[in-house]
Amino acid sequence: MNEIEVFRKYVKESGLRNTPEREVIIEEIFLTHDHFDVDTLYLCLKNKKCSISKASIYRTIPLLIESGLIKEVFFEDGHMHYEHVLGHEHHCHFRCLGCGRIIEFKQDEVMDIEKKFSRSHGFEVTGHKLELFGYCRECLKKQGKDRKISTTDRVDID
Amino acid sequence: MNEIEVFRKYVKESGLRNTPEREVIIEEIFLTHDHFDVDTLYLCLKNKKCSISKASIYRTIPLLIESGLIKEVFFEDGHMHYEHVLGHEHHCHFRCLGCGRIIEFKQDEVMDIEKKFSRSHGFEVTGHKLELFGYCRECLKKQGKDRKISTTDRVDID
DNA sequence: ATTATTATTGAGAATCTATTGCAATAATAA
DNA sequence: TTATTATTGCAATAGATTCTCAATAATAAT
Repeated sequence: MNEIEVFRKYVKESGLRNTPEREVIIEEIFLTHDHFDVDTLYLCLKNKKCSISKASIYRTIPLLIESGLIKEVFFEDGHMHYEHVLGHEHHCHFRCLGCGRIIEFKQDEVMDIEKKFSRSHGFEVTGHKLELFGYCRECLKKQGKDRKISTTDRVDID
Repeated sequence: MNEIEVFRKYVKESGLRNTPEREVIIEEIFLTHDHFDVDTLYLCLKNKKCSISKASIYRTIPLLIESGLIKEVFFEDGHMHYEHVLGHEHHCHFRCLGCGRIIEFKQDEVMDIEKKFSRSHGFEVTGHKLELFGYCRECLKKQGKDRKISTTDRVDID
Protein backbone atom coordinates (compact mmCIF):
# COMPACT_ATOMS: atom_id res chain seq x y z
CA MET A 1 0.00 0.00 0.00
CA ASN A 2 1.60 3.24 -1.07
CA GLU A 3 1.30 6.61 0.60
CA ILE A 4 -1.67 7.77 -1.44
CA GLU A 5 -3.59 4.61 -0.70
CA VAL A 6 -2.77 4.88 2.99
CA PHE A 7 -4.16 8.38 2.98
CA ARG A 8 -7.36 7.42 1.19
CA LYS A 9 -7.86 4.61 3.68
CA TYR A 10 -7.28 6.95 6.61
CA VAL A 11 -9.74 9.47 5.24
CA LYS A 12 -12.41 6.84 4.69
CA GLU A 13 -11.96 5.23 8.09
CA SER A 14 -12.10 8.58 9.83
CA GLY A 15 -15.47 9.39 8.33
CA LEU A 16 -13.92 12.14 6.27
CA ARG A 17 -14.35 12.68 2.55
CA ASN A 18 -12.11 12.19 -0.39
CA THR A 19 -11.95 15.33 -2.49
CA PRO A 20 -10.15 16.27 -5.69
CA GLU A 21 -8.33 19.00 -3.78
CA ARG A 22 -6.88 16.48 -1.34
CA GLU A 23 -5.94 14.19 -4.20
CA VAL A 24 -4.04 16.99 -5.90
CA ILE A 25 -2.25 17.87 -2.68
CA ILE A 26 -1.11 14.37 -1.79
CA GLU A 27 -0.14 13.53 -5.33
CA GLU A 28 2.13 16.54 -5.39
CA ILE A 29 3.60 15.80 -1.99
CA PHE A 30 4.35 12.15 -2.67
CA LEU A 31 5.55 12.66 -6.20
CA THR A 32 9.01 13.15 -4.73
CA HIS A 33 10.66 12.01 -1.52
CA ASP A 34 11.69 15.47 -0.53
CA HIS A 35 10.98 17.83 2.29
CA PHE A 36 8.36 20.43 1.59
CA ASP A 37 6.73 23.45 3.15
CA VAL A 38 3.30 24.96 2.69
CA ASP A 39 4.33 27.94 0.65
CA THR A 40 6.45 25.99 -1.82
CA LEU A 41 3.72 23.43 -2.26
CA TYR A 42 1.14 26.16 -2.79
CA LEU A 43 3.21 27.94 -5.43
CA CYS A 44 4.10 24.68 -7.12
CA LEU A 45 0.44 23.77 -7.56
CA LYS A 46 -0.35 27.28 -8.68
CA ASN A 47 2.26 27.02 -11.42
CA LYS A 48 0.81 23.72 -12.53
CA LYS A 49 -2.56 25.44 -12.99
CA CYS A 50 -4.17 23.20 -10.39
CA SER A 51 -4.36 25.87 -7.76
CA ILE A 52 -5.50 24.92 -4.27
CA SER A 53 -6.06 27.43 -1.52
CA LYS A 54 -3.52 27.61 1.24
CA ALA A 55 -6.29 26.97 3.74
CA SER A 56 -6.86 23.55 2.22
CA ILE A 57 -3.18 22.75 2.32
CA TYR A 58 -3.00 23.79 5.94
CA ARG A 59 -6.04 21.65 6.67
CA THR A 60 -4.66 18.59 4.91
CA ILE A 61 -1.37 18.56 6.78
CA PRO A 62 -2.74 17.45 10.16
CA LEU A 63 -4.48 14.58 8.39
CA LEU A 64 -1.22 13.50 6.83
CA ILE A 65 0.49 13.67 10.20
CA GLU A 66 -2.28 11.71 11.92
CA SER A 67 -2.14 9.06 9.26
CA GLY A 68 1.59 8.69 9.89
CA LEU A 69 2.67 9.78 6.44
CA ILE A 70 4.58 12.94 7.23
CA LYS A 71 6.08 14.63 10.24
CA GLU A 72 7.06 18.14 11.20
CA VAL A 73 10.66 19.21 10.82
CA PHE A 74 11.89 22.48 12.24
CA PHE A 75 14.33 24.37 10.10
CA GLU A 76 16.04 27.56 10.99
CA ASP A 77 14.04 29.70 8.61
CA GLY A 78 11.03 30.54 10.69
CA HIS A 79 8.38 28.29 9.24
CA MET A 80 7.48 24.64 9.39
CA HIS A 81 8.76 22.01 7.00
CA TYR A 82 7.54 18.47 6.58
CA GLU A 83 9.20 15.24 5.59
CA HIS A 84 7.91 11.84 4.54
CA VAL A 85 7.78 9.04 7.05
CA LEU A 86 6.56 5.91 5.25
CA GLY A 87 9.54 4.10 3.78
CA HIS A 88 11.90 6.72 5.15
CA GLU A 89 13.88 5.41 8.04
CA HIS A 90 15.27 7.71 10.63
CA HIS A 91 18.17 9.63 9.23
CA CYS A 92 20.47 12.54 9.89
CA HIS A 93 21.11 15.64 7.84
CA PHE A 94 24.18 17.21 6.38
CA ARG A 95 23.76 20.79 5.36
CA CYS A 96 26.11 22.45 2.94
CA LEU A 97 26.96 25.94 4.11
CA GLY A 98 27.89 26.81 0.54
CA CYS A 99 24.88 25.88 -1.52
CA GLY A 100 22.42 25.16 1.26
CA ARG A 101 21.42 21.74 0.06
CA ILE A 102 20.56 19.08 2.55
CA ILE A 103 21.79 15.53 2.27
CA GLU A 104 20.31 12.71 4.26
CA PHE A 105 22.50 9.99 5.65
CA LYS A 106 22.13 7.14 8.03
CA GLN A 107 24.27 5.94 10.87
CA ASP A 108 23.79 4.00 14.06
CA GLU A 109 26.45 5.41 16.32
CA VAL A 110 24.11 7.99 17.79
CA MET A 111 22.21 5.12 19.37
CA ASP A 112 25.27 4.44 21.48
CA ILE A 113 25.39 8.05 22.55
CA GLU A 114 21.70 7.85 23.43
CA LYS A 115 22.22 4.74 25.53
CA LYS A 116 25.24 6.16 27.27
CA PHE A 117 23.44 9.37 28.14
CA SER A 118 20.32 7.50 29.21
CA ARG A 119 22.29 5.28 31.56
CA SER A 120 24.33 8.04 33.10
CA HIS A 121 21.39 10.35 33.77
CA GLY A 122 18.50 7.98 34.38
CA PHE A 123 16.53 9.63 31.61
CA GLU A 124 14.46 8.07 28.89
CA VAL A 125 15.76 9.07 25.48
CA THR A 126 13.10 8.72 22.83
CA GLY A 127 14.85 10.24 19.84
CA HIS A 128 17.56 12.46 18.50
CA LYS A 129 18.39 14.91 15.83
CA LEU A 130 21.84 15.11 14.34
CA GLU A 131 22.88 17.68 11.83
CA LEU A 132 26.34 18.01 10.34
CA PHE A 133 27.45 21.23 8.69
CA GLY A 134 30.13 21.86 6.15
CA TYR A 135 30.84 22.03 2.45
CA CYS A 136 29.87 19.51 -0.19
CA ARG A 137 32.28 18.32 -2.86
CA GLU A 138 30.91 20.69 -5.48
CA CYS A 139 31.30 23.71 -3.24
CA LEU A 140 34.81 22.67 -2.26
CA LYS A 141 35.71 22.44 -5.93
CA LYS A 142 34.20 25.80 -6.66
CA GLN A 143 36.28 27.29 -3.88
CA GLY A 144 39.35 25.51 -5.19
CA LYS A 145 39.77 23.91 -1.83
CA ASP A 146 40.61 20.34 -1.07
CA ARG A 147 38.73 18.48 1.54
CA LYS A 148 40.24 18.93 4.92
CA ILE A 149 40.42 15.73 6.84
CA SER A 150 42.06 17.23 9.86
CA THR A 151 39.70 18.44 12.51
CA THR A 152 42.08 20.99 13.92
CA ASP A 153 40.56 23.78 11.90
CA ARG A 154 37.10 22.72 12.87
CA VAL A 155 34.60 25.46 13.55
CA ASP A 156 31.64 24.87 15.79
CA ILE A 157 28.45 26.13 14.27
CA ASP A 158 26.51 25.36 17.37
CA MET B 1 36.91 40.07 33.04
CA ASN B 2 33.47 38.60 33.49
CA GLU B 3 30.65 38.69 31.00
CA ILE B 4 29.10 41.88 32.31
CA GLU B 5 32.40 43.71 32.13
CA VAL B 6 33.02 42.42 28.61
CA PHE B 7 29.65 43.78 27.59
CA ARG B 8 30.23 47.21 29.16
CA LYS B 9 33.56 47.39 27.39
CA TYR B 10 31.99 46.42 24.07
CA VAL B 11 29.27 49.03 24.45
CA LYS B 12 31.74 51.74 25.31
CA GLU B 13 34.14 50.88 22.50
CA SER B 14 31.34 50.77 19.96
CA GLY B 15 30.26 54.30 20.76
CA LEU B 16 27.03 53.01 22.28
CA ARG B 17 25.56 53.93 25.61
CA ASN B 18 25.27 52.15 28.87
CA THR B 19 21.73 52.23 30.14
CA PRO B 20 19.99 50.88 33.22
CA GLU B 21 17.79 48.77 30.96
CA ARG B 22 20.79 47.03 29.44
CA GLU B 23 22.29 46.50 32.84
CA VAL B 24 19.13 44.82 34.05
CA ILE B 25 19.02 42.60 30.97
CA ILE B 26 22.61 41.39 31.10
CA GLU B 27 22.55 40.91 34.86
CA GLU B 28 19.56 38.64 34.46
CA ILE B 29 21.09 36.74 31.55
CA PHE B 30 24.44 36.11 33.18
CA LEU B 31 23.07 35.41 36.65
CA THR B 32 22.87 31.79 35.59
CA HIS B 33 24.68 29.71 32.99
CA ASP B 34 21.48 28.58 31.38
CA HIS B 35 19.94 28.93 27.98
CA PHE B 36 17.29 31.55 27.62
CA ASP B 37 14.84 32.93 25.12
CA VAL B 38 13.36 36.38 24.75
CA ASP B 39 9.95 35.59 26.13
CA THR B 40 11.18 33.81 29.22
CA LEU B 41 13.63 36.60 29.94
CA TYR B 42 10.90 39.18 29.46
CA LEU B 43 8.48 37.45 31.81
CA CYS B 44 11.21 36.82 34.33
CA LEU B 45 12.06 40.51 34.53
CA LYS B 46 8.39 41.39 34.65
CA ASN B 47 7.92 39.14 37.67
CA LYS B 48 10.88 40.76 39.38
CA LYS B 49 9.18 44.14 38.97
CA CYS B 50 12.01 45.43 36.85
CA SER B 51 10.08 45.31 33.63
CA ILE B 52 11.88 45.98 30.38
CA SER B 53 10.13 46.16 27.04
CA LYS B 54 10.59 43.25 24.68
CA ALA B 55 11.88 45.68 22.09
CA SER B 56 14.84 46.48 24.30
CA ILE B 57 15.57 42.83 24.85
CA TYR B 58 15.44 42.17 21.12
CA ARG B 59 17.79 45.07 20.54
CA THR B 60 20.25 43.98 23.20
CA ILE B 61 20.66 40.46 21.85
CA PRO B 62 22.58 41.39 18.68
CA LEU B 63 24.98 43.37 20.84
CA LEU B 64 25.56 40.35 23.03
CA ILE B 65 26.16 38.21 19.96
CA GLU B 66 28.54 40.73 18.42
CA SER B 67 30.48 40.96 21.64
CA GLY B 68 30.89 37.18 21.58
CA LEU B 69 29.00 36.54 24.79
CA ILE B 70 26.07 34.54 23.51
CA LYS B 71 25.10 32.67 20.39
CA GLU B 72 21.88 31.58 18.78
CA VAL B 73 20.71 28.04 19.35
CA PHE B 74 17.87 26.66 17.33
CA PHE B 75 15.68 24.18 19.13
CA GLU B 76 12.82 22.22 17.70
CA ASP B 77 10.21 24.42 19.26
CA GLY B 78 9.94 27.15 16.70
CA HIS B 79 11.67 30.09 18.29
CA MET B 80 15.21 31.18 18.92
CA HIS B 81 17.11 30.36 22.06
CA TYR B 82 20.44 31.69 23.19
CA GLU B 83 23.28 30.20 25.14
CA HIS B 84 26.37 31.59 26.80
CA VAL B 85 29.68 31.36 25.00
CA LEU B 86 32.34 32.67 27.36
CA GLY B 87 33.66 29.73 29.33
CA HIS B 88 31.26 27.28 27.70
CA GLU B 89 32.81 24.65 25.43
CA HIS B 90 30.97 22.99 22.61
CA HIS B 91 28.32 20.65 23.91
CA CYS B 92 25.16 18.79 22.97
CA HIS B 93 21.67 19.17 24.32
CA PHE B 94 19.06 16.96 25.82
CA ARG B 95 15.57 18.40 25.81
CA CYS B 96 12.86 17.02 28.07
CA LEU B 97 9.59 16.68 26.20
CA GLY B 98 7.77 16.76 29.52
CA CYS B 99 8.99 19.92 31.22
CA GLY B 100 10.92 21.46 28.34
CA ARG B 101 14.13 21.95 30.23
CA ILE B 102 17.39 21.67 28.42
CA ILE B 103 20.41 19.86 29.76
CA GLU B 104 23.87 20.24 28.31
CA PHE B 105 26.20 17.31 27.99
CA LYS B 106 29.50 16.62 26.35
CA GLN B 107 30.67 13.70 24.29
CA ASP B 108 33.24 13.06 21.62
CA GLU B 109 31.69 10.24 19.62
CA VAL B 110 30.08 12.63 17.15
CA MET B 111 33.57 13.47 15.96
CA ASP B 112 33.87 9.91 14.72
CA ILE B 113 30.60 10.24 12.85
CA GLU B 114 31.85 13.48 11.32
CA LYS B 115 35.06 11.85 10.15
CA LYS B 116 33.29 8.81 8.79
CA PHE B 117 30.83 10.94 6.84
CA SER B 118 33.56 13.23 5.63
CA ARG B 119 35.60 10.33 4.32
CA SER B 120 32.73 8.53 2.65
CA HIS B 121 31.36 11.60 0.86
CA GLY B 122 34.45 13.68 0.24
CA PHE B 123 32.88 16.59 2.05
CA GLU B 124 34.37 18.96 4.55
CA VAL B 125 32.50 18.80 7.84
CA THR B 126 33.00 21.92 9.92
CA GLY B 127 30.59 21.32 12.75
CA HIS B 128 27.61 19.50 14.09
CA LYS B 129 24.55 19.84 16.20
CA LEU B 130 23.21 16.98 18.25
CA GLU B 131 20.00 17.09 20.20
CA LEU B 132 18.54 14.21 22.19
CA PHE B 133 14.88 14.16 23.15
CA GLY B 134 13.09 12.33 25.88
CA TYR B 135 11.98 12.56 29.47
CA CYS B 136 14.04 13.59 32.45
CA ARG B 137 13.99 11.67 35.71
CA GLU B 138 11.54 14.04 37.34
CA CYS B 139 9.06 13.76 34.50
CA LEU B 140 9.37 9.98 34.45
CA LYS B 141 8.58 9.94 38.16
CA LYS B 142 5.61 12.21 37.66
CA GLN B 143 4.30 9.87 34.99
CA GLY B 144 4.89 6.88 37.26
CA LYS B 145 7.05 5.37 34.58
CA ASP B 146 10.36 3.70 34.97
CA ARG B 147 13.21 4.50 32.68
CA LYS B 148 13.15 2.31 29.67
CA ILE B 149 16.58 1.05 28.79
CA SER B 150 15.43 -0.99 25.83
CA THR B 151 15.38 0.81 22.54
CA THR B 152 12.72 -1.38 21.04
CA ASP B 153 9.99 1.03 22.03
CA ARG B 154 12.00 3.93 20.78
CA VAL B 155 10.12 6.64 18.98
CA ASP B 156 11.86 8.89 16.52
CA ILE B 157 11.02 12.49 17.04
CA ASP B 158 12.78 13.49 13.90
C1' DA C 1 -31.86 8.87 -9.30
C1' DT C 2 -33.14 12.30 -5.93
C1' DT C 3 -32.77 14.43 -1.75
C1' DA C 4 -30.81 15.32 2.75
C1' DT C 5 -26.90 15.75 5.49
C1' DT C 6 -22.85 17.74 6.55
C1' DA C 7 -17.73 17.82 5.45
C1' DT C 8 -15.02 20.70 2.62
C1' DT C 9 -13.67 24.57 -0.02
C1' DG C 10 -11.84 29.37 -1.00
C1' DA C 11 -11.40 34.09 0.21
C1' DG C 12 -10.47 36.99 3.43
C1' DA C 13 -10.52 38.24 8.36
C1' DA C 14 -8.50 37.15 12.64
C1' DT C 15 -4.79 35.63 15.40
C1' DC C 16 -0.38 34.88 17.11
C1' DT C 17 4.27 35.84 17.65
C1' DA C 18 8.71 37.94 16.32
C1' DT C 19 10.48 42.12 15.06
C1' DT C 20 10.65 47.13 13.85
C1' DG C 21 9.21 52.38 13.26
C1' DC C 22 8.58 56.44 15.69
C1' DA C 23 8.03 60.16 18.94
C1' DA C 24 9.56 60.95 23.56
C1' DT C 25 13.35 60.35 26.68
C1' DA C 26 17.85 60.31 28.51
C1' DA C 27 23.08 59.36 28.23
C1' DT C 28 27.12 61.44 26.85
C1' DA C 29 29.88 65.16 24.65
C1' DA C 30 30.66 69.94 24.04
C1' DT D 1 23.94 73.78 30.73
C1' DT D 2 22.97 72.75 26.25
C1' DA D 3 23.25 69.98 22.10
C1' DT D 4 23.52 65.70 20.01
C1' DT D 5 21.83 61.43 19.10
C1' DA D 6 21.40 56.56 21.03
C1' DT D 7 17.84 54.32 23.46
C1' DT D 8 13.32 53.38 25.14
C1' DG D 9 8.44 51.77 25.17
C1' DC D 10 4.41 51.67 22.75
C1' DA D 11 2.18 50.77 18.80
C1' DA D 12 2.50 49.18 14.28
C1' DT D 13 4.17 45.83 11.06
C1' DA D 14 5.23 41.41 8.95
C1' DG D 15 4.73 36.71 8.17
C1' DA D 16 2.84 32.17 9.25
C1' DT D 17 -1.04 29.87 10.54
C1' DT D 18 -5.88 29.40 11.89
C1' DC D 19 -10.62 30.68 11.75
C1' DT D 20 -15.21 32.37 9.82
C1' DC D 21 -18.70 31.78 6.76
C1' DA D 22 -21.35 31.28 2.71
C1' DA D 23 -21.21 28.32 -1.21
C1' DT D 24 -20.18 23.83 -2.87
C1' DA D 25 -19.98 18.98 -3.24
C1' DA D 26 -19.23 14.10 -1.35
C1' DT D 27 -21.60 10.54 0.79
C1' DA D 28 -25.75 8.45 2.93
C1' DA D 29 -30.54 7.80 2.94
C1' DT D 30 -34.72 7.38 0.54
